[in-house]
Amino acid sequence: MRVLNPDFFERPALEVAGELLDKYLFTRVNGRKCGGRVVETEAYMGPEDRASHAACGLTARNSLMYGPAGVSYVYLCYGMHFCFNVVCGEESTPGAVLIRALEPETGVDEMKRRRGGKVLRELASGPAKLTQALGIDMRHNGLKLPAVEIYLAASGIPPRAFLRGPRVGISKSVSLNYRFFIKDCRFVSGHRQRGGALQ
DNA sequence: TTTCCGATTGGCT
DNA sequence: GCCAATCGGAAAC
Repeated sequence: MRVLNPDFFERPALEVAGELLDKYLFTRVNGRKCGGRVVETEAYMGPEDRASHAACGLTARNSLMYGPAGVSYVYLCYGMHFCFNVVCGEESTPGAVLIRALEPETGVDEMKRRRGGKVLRELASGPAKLTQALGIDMRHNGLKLPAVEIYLAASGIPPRAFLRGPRVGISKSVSLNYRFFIKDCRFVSGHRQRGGALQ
């Protein structure tokens, strides 16, 4: 295992999103280590990306997206769900990658407990499910990765084939293929893998 | 200060 | 397939 440092994220989010597939995401919350392989991500860019939080310029909420790469960006969605992103790209150039799903491997029992005893496949197959399973909330906003509570790492496993397609749950910039996911992986969000050209 | 609405999920029809 | 839950940021007034 090789821990990913900030320089890994000092590239456009669109590039990092594909690179993060098959990397490992770990958290240590309340002393309990959980994690697994990332199988689905989405890139969010600057003003040219209308679905991005940075679409309307700098605000108090999205300011982290304009900061240095490798910092966590966590926000509350629909008043009840948290989503976990990592800031990418050069400073003052807004960008981030949303981690949407992972394949649970470490701390499965704890993740099941946090998720109300769901089956393995339902533990982290969606951005809000993932944060719930890993114990991520607003306390983890603005962490410089790697941190004790959250870090990403690469392993020696050979990367799997992945697909690229439209993002999920947005109404703007729908035509952009900014979503990346492992081909034929049952741990990605949704019932089926929509869209996508093989990379 | 008020209103609108979202990078979602899960339960019900 | 449809819809409620729930709340903070951002824009409108």
